[in-house]
Amino acid sequence: MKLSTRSRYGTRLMLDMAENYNNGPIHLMKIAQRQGISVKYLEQIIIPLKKAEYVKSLRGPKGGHILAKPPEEITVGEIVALLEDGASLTECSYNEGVCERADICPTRQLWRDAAQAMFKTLEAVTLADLLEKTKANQK
Amino acid sequence: MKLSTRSRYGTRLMLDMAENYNNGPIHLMKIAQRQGISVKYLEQIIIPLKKAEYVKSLRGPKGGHILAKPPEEITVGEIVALLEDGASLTECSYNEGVCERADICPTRQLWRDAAQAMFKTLEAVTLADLLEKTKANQK
DNA sequence: ATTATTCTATACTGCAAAGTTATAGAATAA
DNA sequence: TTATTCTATAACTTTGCAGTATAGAATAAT
Repeated sequence: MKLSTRSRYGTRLMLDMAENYNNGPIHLMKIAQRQGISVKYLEQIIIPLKKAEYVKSLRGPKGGHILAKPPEEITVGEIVALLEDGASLTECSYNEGVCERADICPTRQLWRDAAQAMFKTLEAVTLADLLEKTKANQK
Repeated sequence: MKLSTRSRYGTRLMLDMAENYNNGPIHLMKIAQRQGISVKYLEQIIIPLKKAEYVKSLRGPKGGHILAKPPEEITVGEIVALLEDGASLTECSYNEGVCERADICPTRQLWRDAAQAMFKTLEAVTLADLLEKTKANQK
């Protein structure tokens, strides 16, 4: 039930891009160095973020990646749901076909409620909020 | 970030014992049959539940397992926290030694808040609550 | 006492997913 | 034309989940 490195690194990746939102496209190499994560791994993680149109990219020299929307409009909940493959704690949450007992299962609704409480918390925080917090922490 | 079968099966195991709380010790074989889970696996899962004194056991013929407290006094949150190895979403939540950035990390607190929201939901539900719900669902 | 039954302890195994790296190719600014 | 950066696909390694096996200890029933 722990978060994977995908969503944790992905959040840091997005946060790094948020920090550089006004500096044009940033290359992954730079982000990798700053965050201490391998470029190759970040290249994997950024794919779904591009597909979901949170990130735009440009190839070639002076290329790089940049947020497709301002940091105020992207929440951590969206990032985590994307990289963790859904905002649920069980397969049965939004697909009752995977379990015969789904319709009478007393815990199914509970797992759903718990996941919702968790994601409600994450969706209340934007990248801009995290940036502010970073500055506050560094003082 | 999905729940493991350990906590899901563990919850069903506890729920089965809750249902039989007034029938004396139940052997795992019976529970395994009812729940469609292998005895061997349940034997593994029940160990931490015994250590944490949620379950008492008796060996020999007519032996079996029984809840150590009434179903009203055991919450799903306790079971899940026990079987998922803590009520957190990251290793750093309650052990900052695992990450250099722990003290300035802007996401660390957020992962903690999210986990807390989730477990607050799970801790609000007891085995007795789930039993009631089961009856309601079967009507 | 002996036996059948049930739990207990420990160790092992298979497999899928997580995490990571490698290679080759396509786009583009200089 | 070249250097640079992203893109696509595949391969690899490690870890941990899920499940099984074996041997042993306790105890109720006979």
